[in-house]
Amino acid sequence: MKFDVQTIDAKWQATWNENGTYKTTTDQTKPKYYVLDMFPYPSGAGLHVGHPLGYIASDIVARSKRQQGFNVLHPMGFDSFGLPAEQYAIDTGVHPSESTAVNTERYKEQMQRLGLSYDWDRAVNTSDPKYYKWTQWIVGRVFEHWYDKNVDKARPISELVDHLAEHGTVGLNAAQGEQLNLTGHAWGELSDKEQSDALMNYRLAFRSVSYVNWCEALGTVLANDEVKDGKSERGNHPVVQKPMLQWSLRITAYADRLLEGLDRVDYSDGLKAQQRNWIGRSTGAQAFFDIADHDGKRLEVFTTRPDTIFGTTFMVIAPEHDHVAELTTEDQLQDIQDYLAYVGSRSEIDRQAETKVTGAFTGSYCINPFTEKRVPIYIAEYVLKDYGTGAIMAVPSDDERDMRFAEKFGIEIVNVIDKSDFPGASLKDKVGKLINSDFLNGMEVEEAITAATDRLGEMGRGKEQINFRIRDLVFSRQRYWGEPWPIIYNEQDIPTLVPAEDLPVELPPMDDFRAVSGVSPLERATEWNTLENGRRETDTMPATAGSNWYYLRYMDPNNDGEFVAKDVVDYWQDVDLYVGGAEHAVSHILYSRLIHKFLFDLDKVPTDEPYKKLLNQGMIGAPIVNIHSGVLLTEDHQRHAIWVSHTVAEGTPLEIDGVGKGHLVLDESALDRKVPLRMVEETSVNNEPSYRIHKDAIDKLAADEAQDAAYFRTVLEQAGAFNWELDKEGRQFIELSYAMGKMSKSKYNVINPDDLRERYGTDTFRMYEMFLGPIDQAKPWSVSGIDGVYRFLRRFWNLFVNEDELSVSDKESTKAEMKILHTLIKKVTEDIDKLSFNTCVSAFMVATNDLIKAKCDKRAILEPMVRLIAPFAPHVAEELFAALGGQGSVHHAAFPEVEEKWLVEDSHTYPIAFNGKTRLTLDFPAGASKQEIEDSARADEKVAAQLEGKTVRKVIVVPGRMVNFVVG
RNA sequence: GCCGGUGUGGCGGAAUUGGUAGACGCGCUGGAUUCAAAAUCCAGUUCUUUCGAGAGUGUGGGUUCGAUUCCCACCGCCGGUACCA
Repeated sequence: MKFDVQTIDAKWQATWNENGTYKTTTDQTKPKYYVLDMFPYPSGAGLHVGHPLGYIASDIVARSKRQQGFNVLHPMGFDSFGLPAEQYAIDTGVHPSESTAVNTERYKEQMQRLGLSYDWDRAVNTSDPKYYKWTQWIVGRVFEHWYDKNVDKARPISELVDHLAEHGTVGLNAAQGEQLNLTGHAWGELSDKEQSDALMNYRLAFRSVSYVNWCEALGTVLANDEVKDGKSERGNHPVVQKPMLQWSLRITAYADRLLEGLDRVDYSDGLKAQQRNWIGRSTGAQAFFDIADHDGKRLEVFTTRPDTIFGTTFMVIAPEHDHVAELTTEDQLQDIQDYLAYVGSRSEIDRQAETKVTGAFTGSYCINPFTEKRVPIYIAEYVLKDYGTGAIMAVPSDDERDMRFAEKFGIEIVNVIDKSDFPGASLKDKVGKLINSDFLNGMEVEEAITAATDRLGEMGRGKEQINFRIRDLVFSRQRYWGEPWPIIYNEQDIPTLVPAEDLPVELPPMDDFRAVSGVSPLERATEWNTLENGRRETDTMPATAGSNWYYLRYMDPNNDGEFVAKDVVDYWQDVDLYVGGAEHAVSHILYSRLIHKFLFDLDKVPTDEPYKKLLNQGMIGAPIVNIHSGVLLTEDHQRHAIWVSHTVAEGTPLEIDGVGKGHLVLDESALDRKVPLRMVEETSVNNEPSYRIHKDAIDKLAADEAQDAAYFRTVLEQAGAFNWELDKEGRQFIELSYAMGKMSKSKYNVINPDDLRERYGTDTFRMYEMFLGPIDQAKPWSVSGIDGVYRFLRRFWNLFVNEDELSVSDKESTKAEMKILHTLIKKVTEDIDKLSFNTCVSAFMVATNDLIKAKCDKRAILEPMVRLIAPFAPHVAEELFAALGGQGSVHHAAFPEVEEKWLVEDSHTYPIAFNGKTRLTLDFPAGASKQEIEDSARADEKVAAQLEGKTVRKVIVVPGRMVNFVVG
């Protein structure tokens, strides 16, 4: 038997496929373990080496759990709705379903080659009508429910209708858009359309006018996380706020539960913090300020500092606030109009970059409820329409922006907090004693907040209030490649849900996918959207719709009657380990937690959190490599463009064949060009990494048909000659400069796993990726080191195989050998549990080295090692397992268990320290007492030498650890 | 600014509840094998050194018999986020 990795890989991958080795059973008597990878969007670029990092890690966990007797659910699928496929369709005319199918096949093949133990029969595809039927069904359930805050769960709309008919809005405590006040009688008087509109105020999936991130260039609405710095993440086009009639999900109803649930899941602190920030809960007070001369009209504000009301000397409302027109007096009309024009002219990016305060006076006044003084009302863009009530009480003494605003507009500043006891405190720290505040004077801030809130309540001018930063989730896209909303509008424009038996509402076949000025392409599919009794909704859902709940579908992927059968979900419960990239940390995780909680309310799932434990793998960066160009100024003053190593300094004399003799000039005509990374060789020069392109790589370029090769050919045509240098072997090269960065097609540094896998075998590739370092940390990709892992695997192999023949003895193993084995079992078992895979690989290397030294060839040692390494190196392990005569697949063979008795030591090596500094080591018997250890240590001559002439003040002996002499 | 993470040889990284800092691998140096090379194997490899030893885990302090580990202050890097009232 030969260590021929390609043959071994192919043989076992085929066998596993035939035998259905990784089929998840429906046997519900075994304990379950669900380990899930975030499914990828199948892009045209294929997998790069960053993807498998998480896939391999989760695969190791899945395989070890399987061997430990768990029924393991380890599925994979594709998040196949999304913008890139649609954009590609617009660019090329290829239907998204076609390009998606091609990319999906490619991904699947690449994953299978990595020996990942997915049960492909369970694969899901979000753009498959059989799948999105259930996405539509779930969203339909959301539409048919409202949130009752009294019982803190979602309830059917029918129950709300009953309540409204009987009691109106009395006794109703619902998550809602605005506070409605209706009697039961009044409700009965409403027309069908009016009732429908009123229900929209309560539905968990509702249609309303909302300000959305509108991107004119893309012709679409973007999610917050698709917008970066006021520009679209894709394409970098300007994004503006635009009011549109849109479907939304009322995620705000679940804000508190989404926050609370974080305490019960095992996510990283960083991720929990991000989710908490995103939800942004803050406690404060609602306060009403009477508007002067407006006869009972009031302005509502939210403040976290009700204690500072005595310092409120003006009010600010958002330029988009509903009351702006009403509050603007004739005198101020011009000012306000000018300011509104100014605001309208500014893009989101301008507003964010703005540091100076701007605003305009409306001419109206509020009455400060505590001081009863008139305070002016301004509009200013620093007040956001969408946060709180879109209006603030400004306290210039205790808020930095308010202070700048007051200074600019000459508004009175009244100090209300004495911070002299807190010299280091900044304005926003909630510390100090109240002054100039009547009944609050002398109180500490904390106390004053409560007192002021209570007083507002007594006056009927406010109460304690909790506010959230999170906004309802806009769930409409005017795009083709997404799930159509299963909604039909009747003649009265009342939206009704498409009945479950008519789902899925399939996308109509189309060949033009452009969204024209914000109108969905589906508007043009008139045959599809026009029905006898109305018209179809033409908005589709965002990509997150399908990925919100896919982990549930894997449990029961082919069920045509339910999204998942109840007994099945009761068995699988939830995801035990979820692995994926940190870029999905906020939105995807938050939205799927929302849907899960909703389904929990409906008693469709048995748990209220979908993911027990979450692991975010770190990003793998790669060098972005540049070739430098320069000018060869020849002796006859001719200029020749050349490619030159970045290490060659200006003025260096050069001679290039066929060009001439001269020296190097680096001027503005010199341009750096990116070199596709796969044409580059990495070496090390003076302990520095060095990237070189060799002449043979360039010679081969002409025959290379890859896309990046074509790019590079064009680049090289722009300059003629190469100033080659010679390496030790006499090969010609040019030294390239580099910088580390994210892998991206446009930087030509995407590293495809296929080449490495083919060269070193799948198992080496898998173990090398794990060996790179802690899974959750970002790290640069480097191939240096993969040879070491390959060598290790072969050394491991050679423990079993001698001269291509299996050579294992049945002799009894020694105590030392058993200790090596069980030390390894213990380490690997614990470290898989801690998701510390790099240290597992090290442990295998250490054990292998030790066994080679011990010349161990004993079956009793080696056979368990095969079962232990199987999750990491599944192919090699399977080959060895079969050769050893194992029954069935190693991947169903028991995972070795540690026997502690082999780890007991007869003696222990103690570090002997003097004043905490270790100077030597000594061996003492394992059972030795403190006194025995101290005595024998003192008796040692080296110790005596260290102690000579010094007074021993204290001796610390920790049995099994160390000895420390404290000397004076 | 705020929140979170992180900082250890030439490099990736290891180090249990505070107890031998640098495991393992890469790279490098020397050697064996070879006609030679590749491959493989063996030895060495934190720095300084007067070869006795001394210093050392971003910086400065603290707690401790003892700190990479705990506490305080600061610095650098990475990620997230921001007129959030």
